[in-house]
Amino acid sequence: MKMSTKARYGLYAATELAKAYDGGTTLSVADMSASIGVTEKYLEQILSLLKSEGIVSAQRGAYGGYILTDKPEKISVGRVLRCLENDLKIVDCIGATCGRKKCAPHALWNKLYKNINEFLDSITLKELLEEI
Amino acid sequence: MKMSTKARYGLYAATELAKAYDGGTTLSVADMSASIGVTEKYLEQILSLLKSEGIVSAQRGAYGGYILTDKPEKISVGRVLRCLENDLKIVDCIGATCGRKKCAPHALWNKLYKNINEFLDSITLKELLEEI
DNA sequence: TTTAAATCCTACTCTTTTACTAGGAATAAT
DNA sequence: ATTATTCCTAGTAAAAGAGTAGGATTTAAA
Repeated sequence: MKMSTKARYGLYAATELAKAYDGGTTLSVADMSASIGVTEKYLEQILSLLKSEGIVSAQRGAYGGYILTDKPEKISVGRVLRCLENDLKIVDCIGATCGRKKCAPHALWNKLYKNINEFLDSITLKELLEEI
Repeated sequence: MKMSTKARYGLYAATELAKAYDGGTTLSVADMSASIGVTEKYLEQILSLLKSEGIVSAQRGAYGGYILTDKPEKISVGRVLRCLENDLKIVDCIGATCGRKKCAPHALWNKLYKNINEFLDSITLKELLEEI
């Protein structure tokens, strides 16, 4: 039950992009990787996931980089993490029916899942920057 | 960010023991493994963790087995899961200081950790049986 | 038009963790 | 004694996580 490095690095990158958003400047992978403490190659892959979810957009070529597609106060932490952490499903049977009938824990997993998502959706990247 | 089978099997076993608690009867590993869908040998290991945490006690030898050390309404789901899931730490730096200064996500992990624990501590084995 | 700086794409590999399997020792009721 | 049980420890196979690696494509600027 650990958050992956992908999710952690990705959220950190998102906060860096949130800082840069007001200036309207893009940040390259090289710009971010050092301060996050992750290789450029790995961070590339992570940002491509954020891009495919529409959280960031990319400008290719020289002087290019990444930028948030929306204001930091419009992007929730939950949205970022779900995209990087397999939808935050803590057990496989979330949202489905497990084979077992009368599975008390099953209802628990669904409630826990909902609880986690609601918490993470209640915090935006802007709020994250302002320290929780 | 997945709950391990150990935690899931263990919680299921705990609910079985909760059902049996009123009768004061012990349940053996063999009694439980079939309905949970796990091998006896694996379940043995899981129950030994619950025992070392004082959640269950064991009676060795013939006609022995396991029994909760306290009433189902006194044992929280959180206590069971923390014992099986490395204290439910979602990132390593929970409760400690990560190297980074000014790590906005760090505060988030701590809050998320607290949120999850409070939720799981608010539910007892008895309530779990009564369906959530 | 060349060059340099960047994203994009895909495949591979190493490491760690998870999820068991296995064998037998110790204990206790009958 | 025998049988049913927990207890203890070591080993192993599979899956997931965490990167590595190489190059193709795109774009701004010199």
